[in-house]
Amino acid sequence: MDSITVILADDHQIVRNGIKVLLESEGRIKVIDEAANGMEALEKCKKSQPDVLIVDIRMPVMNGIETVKNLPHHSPSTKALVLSMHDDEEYIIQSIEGGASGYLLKDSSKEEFIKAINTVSEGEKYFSGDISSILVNNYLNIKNRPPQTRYAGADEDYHLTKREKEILQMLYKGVNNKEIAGQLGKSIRTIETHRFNIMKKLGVNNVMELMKKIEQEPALKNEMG
Amino acid sequence: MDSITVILADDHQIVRNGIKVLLESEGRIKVIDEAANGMEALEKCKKSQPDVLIVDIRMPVMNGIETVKNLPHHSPSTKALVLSMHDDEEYIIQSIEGGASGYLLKDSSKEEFIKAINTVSEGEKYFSGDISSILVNNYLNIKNRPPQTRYAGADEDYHLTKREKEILQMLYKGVNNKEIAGQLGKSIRTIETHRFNIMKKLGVNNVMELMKKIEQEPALKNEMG
DNA sequence: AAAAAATTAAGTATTATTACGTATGTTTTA
DNA sequence: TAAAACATACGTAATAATACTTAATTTTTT
Repeated sequence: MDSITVILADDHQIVRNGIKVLLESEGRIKVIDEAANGMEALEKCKKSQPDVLIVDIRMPVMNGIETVKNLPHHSPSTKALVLSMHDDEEYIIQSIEGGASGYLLKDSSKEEFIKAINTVSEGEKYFSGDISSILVNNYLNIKNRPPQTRYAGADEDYHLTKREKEILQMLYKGVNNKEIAGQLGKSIRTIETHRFNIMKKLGVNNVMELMKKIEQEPALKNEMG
Repeated sequence: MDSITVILADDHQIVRNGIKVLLESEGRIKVIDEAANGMEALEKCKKSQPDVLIVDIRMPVMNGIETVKNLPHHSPSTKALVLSMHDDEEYIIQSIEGGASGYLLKDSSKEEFIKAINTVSEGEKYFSGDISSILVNNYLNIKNRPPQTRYAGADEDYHLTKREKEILQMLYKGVNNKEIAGQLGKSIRTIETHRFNIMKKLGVNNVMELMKKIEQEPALKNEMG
C-alpha cells in the first residue's frame, strides 16, 4: 500500500506543527500542505486532491463544518476528518450531516490519530471512542422521537422572522422586554408575544436556556453579530 | 552554557506533543516532564525544580494564571511562560500581575518559541510581539485613568465563593433557582440570596447580562466547565 | 386580488426574578 | 481564639417573565 496524502487546516501554527510531526512519525502519512482557514483549505484541496483533509472546527473566514460541506465540489475523493477541542453534540451531528468521514478530539492519543486517518482514507468512518455515547444517544433519540421532531435542535433552520431575529439580538445583548419595546417604539405586549414565539420556535423555556441555545447553535450564534 | 529544563502544562496531549517535539529539535532544551492541569504542574515543579514552566491558560482543575501565582511557593527559581490561544487583554494583564515571565500566542513560530524560552530562562521577560500593542495601551490607560477605576473589569477577581461558583455553573446551564434548590437540597431563598450576591459581585442586573458576562470574561468562562 | 405570513397588541393567570435587609450557624484564616 | 468570611434562609415588595389565546392590521407571496 502506498502513502496517504494529507492536508492540515487549523488556524494555529503550533497545532498544525504538532499534528504534522505526530503524523509523519508514521512513515505512510504525508502532510503535503497546510491551511490556516477553510477557504484556503478548499483551494489547496482543489490543487492537490489529497486523500484526507484534517480540519479544525473553529477557524476564521470559513469554519470547519462549512469547509467539509463544500469539500466535494473541490475534491470529491478527499475524506474529511474533523478535529475539535470539545465533544459538543451539535458539532458532531453537524459534522456527520455535513459529510465528514471522522471526528476526533484534540486530546486524542497519537495512536488514535493515526488509526483515524488510516480508517478514513480507506473509505470507512472513524469517530473517536469518547464521543460514541453521543452518537448512540442521538441514534436512539431519532428512533424514538415522533417524525416531525426528528433532528430537532441539530442543524435546524428555525425560520425566525426578521422582527424575531431583531428582538433576539437585543435579548442576547441583555436588553429586557421593556427596553426593547421602548427602543422599537412598540408595546411591551408585542415584544412579549414575539419573545414567546421565538422561545417556542427554539424550544426553550427561559432566558437562560435561550442564551445557551444561541451559544451552542452555530447557526444562531452567527446571526447575533 | 548547559541545557534548559522545561515542564509542559497543557490539557491537550497533542499540543504538548507538538511543543515538545518543537522544543527538543533545539538541543539545549529538555522537556523533563508534562502535566495536564495546573495542580499537576505545581506538583511536578516542586519535584523537579525546572528552569521554565510552560503553562496553558485554559486548563481544568487549576488554570494557568492561578498556577503561575502559586508557582513561587513550589519552585521559586522556575520561570513561567504563559501560552494562550488568544491575545485577550485580561489574560495578558493577569499573567503579568501573576508574575509570569513571558506570554506567547499558540500560533507563534518555532523561532519565537525558542527565543522566548531562552530569554525567560535567563531571567528576562519575553512577551510576544503580537501583543505588544495591548501592553502599550494598558500602560497608557493606567496612566490616564483615575486611580479607583484602574484595572476595572480587566483583571478583576470577582472572588466568588465555592458555593457561588457552583450555583453560577448551574445557572449557566439553564437551570432555574427552584431546580438548583432541589438538586442541592437547599431552600429556594438560599439560592436566591446566592444569586443576588453573585449578580452584585459581577455587576449585572439580570440573567441575560449574567450570561453575557460569563461569555465575555475569560476568567469566568473558564470556570464554567 | 386572494391567500399566507408577519406584525402588532390585548386578556388573563401563574410563576420567577430582582432587590434589599436581616439573621444565625459554620468554617476559615489571621 | 477572636475576627472575618461563608452558607444558610426568611420577610417584603416590586418588577419581569412565562404560557397561552385571540384578533386586528400590514406586508408579502402566490
